[in-house]
Amino acid sequence: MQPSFYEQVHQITKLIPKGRVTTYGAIAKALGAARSSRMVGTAMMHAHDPRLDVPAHRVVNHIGLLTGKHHFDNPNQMQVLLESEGIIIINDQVKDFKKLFWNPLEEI
DNA sequence: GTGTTGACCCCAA
DNA sequence: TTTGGGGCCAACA
Repeated sequence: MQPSFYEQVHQITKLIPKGRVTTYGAIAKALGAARSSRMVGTAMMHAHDPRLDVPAHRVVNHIGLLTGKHHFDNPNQMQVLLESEGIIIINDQVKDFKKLFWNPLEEI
């Protein structure tokens, strides 16, 4: 069976370690589609299904901003989930983003 | 088969 | 330094 682009994105996202974050662009690059970063975000919206077990809250845009928080049931949920994993959020932005950044290319 | 949309990214003024 | 505009490609109607 040929996994759709969305499925591949979900696979990568599930590999994100707890307490770490990554970017849409990095995931796109890991899939070999560096210019399809927008699709990665759209795939996250499909990941809303809990059965997929996709930690969409660990994925932020390229500056560590929680751009997708409005797509959660409660916008605060994304921040709360991240903070529960030890990640500090300031102004909808990940603190020490560069340190917490997880590069899929190095793990795969 | 065509057109629109989007949880983005990059570059120029 | 901050702001604005264009490009990109896959999925959906």
